[in-house]
Amino acid sequence: MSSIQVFNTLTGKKEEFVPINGNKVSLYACGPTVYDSSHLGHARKEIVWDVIQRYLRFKGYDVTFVRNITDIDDKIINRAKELNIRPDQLARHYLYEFWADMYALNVAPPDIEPRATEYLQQMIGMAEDLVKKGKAYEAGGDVYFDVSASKDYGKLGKKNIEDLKSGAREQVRSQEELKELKRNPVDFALWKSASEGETGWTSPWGFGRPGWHLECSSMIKSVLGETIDIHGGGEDLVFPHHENEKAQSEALHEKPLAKYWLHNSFINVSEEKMSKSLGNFKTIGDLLKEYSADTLRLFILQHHYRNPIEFSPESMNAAKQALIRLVRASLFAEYEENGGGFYPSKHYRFNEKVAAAYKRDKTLSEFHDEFVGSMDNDFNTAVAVSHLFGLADKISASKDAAERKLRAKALKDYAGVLGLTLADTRREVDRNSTEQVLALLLQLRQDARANKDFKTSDLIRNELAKVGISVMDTAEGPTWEKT
RNA sequence: GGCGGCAUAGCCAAGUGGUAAGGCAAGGGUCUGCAAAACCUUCACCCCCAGUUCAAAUCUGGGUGCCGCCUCCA
Repeated sequence: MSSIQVFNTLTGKKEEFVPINGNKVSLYACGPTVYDSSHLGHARKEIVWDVIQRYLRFKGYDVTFVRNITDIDDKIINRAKELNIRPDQLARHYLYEFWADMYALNVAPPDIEPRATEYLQQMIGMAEDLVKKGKAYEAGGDVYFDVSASKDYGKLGKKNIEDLKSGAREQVRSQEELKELKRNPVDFALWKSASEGETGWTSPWGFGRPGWHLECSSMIKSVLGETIDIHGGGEDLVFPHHENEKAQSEALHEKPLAKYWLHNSFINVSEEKMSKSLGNFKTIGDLLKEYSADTLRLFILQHHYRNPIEFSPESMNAAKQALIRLVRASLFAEYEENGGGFYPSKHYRFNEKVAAAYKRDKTLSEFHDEFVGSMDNDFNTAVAVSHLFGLADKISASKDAAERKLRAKALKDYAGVLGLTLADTRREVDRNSTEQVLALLLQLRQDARANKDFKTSDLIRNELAKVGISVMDTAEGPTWEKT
């Protein structure tokens, strides 16, 4: 098996990917905070990690992919307060919506999906252990992590503690109030006190809530262990979220939290980051009304995951047109299985017979090497996709039906590794088009009746009846309904 | 202010030392009643300046422009 090179944020270099424990790979990607609808930027993150886990399985690794749900957080609490509902109701609503979006985008479900609210005891336990170990301290019902107890704090986010200290003092006004409690302005909360009536849990330090970073550390420990292979998320999480997770976990366990740290870049709109605070986002739901899931995925995968994407309707349409070429070529397969579908048992590893058949075809064998070569190179989906187009050309150019069919089947299978279904949606007709087509048929029938051509008019009505549409002549003219 | 990143054809976008992938758009051709599709084909020396090297889009220094992080954020 050829080796994969991954860009590790921690070292700032591409490194050979070697799992800690043989063939097993533990993968943790920070999931959504469910307080609002997801937008294209979130879709990118989920699609990127979906492709990474699919590809690792394709390569034969035994992957455990964990993605958490942050279902308790100040944003959720504040939003719920505005809407006058309970935070858990709000979180559940947006969690369901997130799942629906992911399903629509053909993003495979993670193997394990822990929620923060299920891990309160573990979080409290971890904070207690850190206090016991002298790495954290209690102050006024809060618990803070002592950054000075961390060996290499700032290494992941490439921050200098002294700069952060002065920055923290100047920039964050609320720090003024916390200054009394914190020993050091950079220290961050493991536990925050709350007053009765607010959302919270009882703890050794009184009623309160966990700090944001603690949930991932606790869930990783509980679900995957003290050190995992790959930890990932959006690049904005590098600092402070991942830095702090790393600091607290490593202070407690005295071993690395993750061997490789991978971060995906953002989507910009008009050269500005797409984000909720800027209000320039398109929700996944909105986009799916205009573009298919494959189009969105292809658009995202035509860019390298570490480079920012500039969103524009023009490039979305370019992706839409490009996808049609792949779909047309894949139709030669007459292959009913959904190439991109996900089943928990499916590991994207082609069965031996299929793989052998692909290997015997020289074109496919070369294609395989190119595809794998580009994906091995830090998941370069942009290049992998370019080879899909190359294969599509060879399929269309082939004169041999059996050869064409085999290659088209391969095209679908490899596209499936990227989560592209290549489903032919070109003939999915919406209600508006249906009505217009029926109006046209009824008009032709009226013309025939006006010419006393009852043979034609009856033919139209009888044939429509056969497909379940009954035509009725009323005083206001003809109309129709489904029978 | 500190840190990190980016600048490649009309547009989008790979490529980190050996002479520019791919997609969209556009032009030409084959095919076709017309059209579409399909296939063939044409289309860049890589922001600017200086340097290292036999060789640079790729390395170094400087400049210009843009973006992100440092505060919630995928």
